[in-house]
Amino acid sequence: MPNNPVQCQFVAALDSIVGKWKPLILYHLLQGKPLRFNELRRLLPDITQRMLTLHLRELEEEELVRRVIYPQVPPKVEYSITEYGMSLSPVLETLHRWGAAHVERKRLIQEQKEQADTD
Amino acid sequence: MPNNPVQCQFVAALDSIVGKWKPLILYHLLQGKPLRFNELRRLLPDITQRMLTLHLRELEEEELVRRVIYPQVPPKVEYSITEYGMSLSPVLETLHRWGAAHVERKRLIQEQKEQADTD
DNA sequence: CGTTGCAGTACCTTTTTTCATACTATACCA
DNA sequence: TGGTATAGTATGAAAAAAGGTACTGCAACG
Repeated sequence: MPNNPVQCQFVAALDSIVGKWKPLILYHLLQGKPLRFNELRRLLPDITQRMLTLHLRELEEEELVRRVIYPQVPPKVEYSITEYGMSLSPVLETLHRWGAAHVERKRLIQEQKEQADTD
Repeated sequence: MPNNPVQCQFVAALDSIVGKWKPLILYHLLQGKPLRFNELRRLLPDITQRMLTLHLRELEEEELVRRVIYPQVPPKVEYSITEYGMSLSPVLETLHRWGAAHVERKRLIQEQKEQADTD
């Protein structure tokens, strides 16, 4: 951890969120309903099992996500957001909203460029 | 860019913010004052010249940061936040705030652990 | 009796990101 | 005349993140 306090705070926040898939995992779990491993996998069609496992373990370690194993066969494991994890909700939401606007802006610029090309 | 719209929005947002140093660069520029290359370097003591250059170029490409060259010798180049860059302010702020709370929480947990150890 | 679903692990490769060091040209200062 | 400051670039190495494939054991389904 860096000792620069400002940097420190960004790093702490980003460490929890970043990883190619973490925001998405959290987003889905923040919908409230606990999800099984393969349910998450279906929601994130392009993730590999390995990556999903790794990210979930990291989120669990930070107590953002809870993992409950039902001792039955075939296995059942449920993941859900913790109370602490919910505190990330505003961050994710702000990020999500800005992302949407950013995408829209890029689309508009692209459109303008194409318009100029046909002239 | 992924075609999953939800993922798309996170990726778009995170791409702009992430990179070990980008949030910090944006944070400093969001203070309002234009900063010269070496001023930024002093504010981010551990960054290498190369990384600072690369990140600034990326931010410039996304029109989040403006780069103005004064044709004089020795060179003078000033970086400042663009109007569009300012739209990132709420994102950075939310992130920063959560980061601070996260750091504090970790500190508390660490303290409790140490307390338990001395018992 | 073969297939599918469950929740992973093991092992190895590739890609991406970051780091370290050396180098440029010019002007100002002592 | 040597050192410092300016804003970088070039090159190669290292570290971190992500991906790919194969494999497990058991049960239910057809």
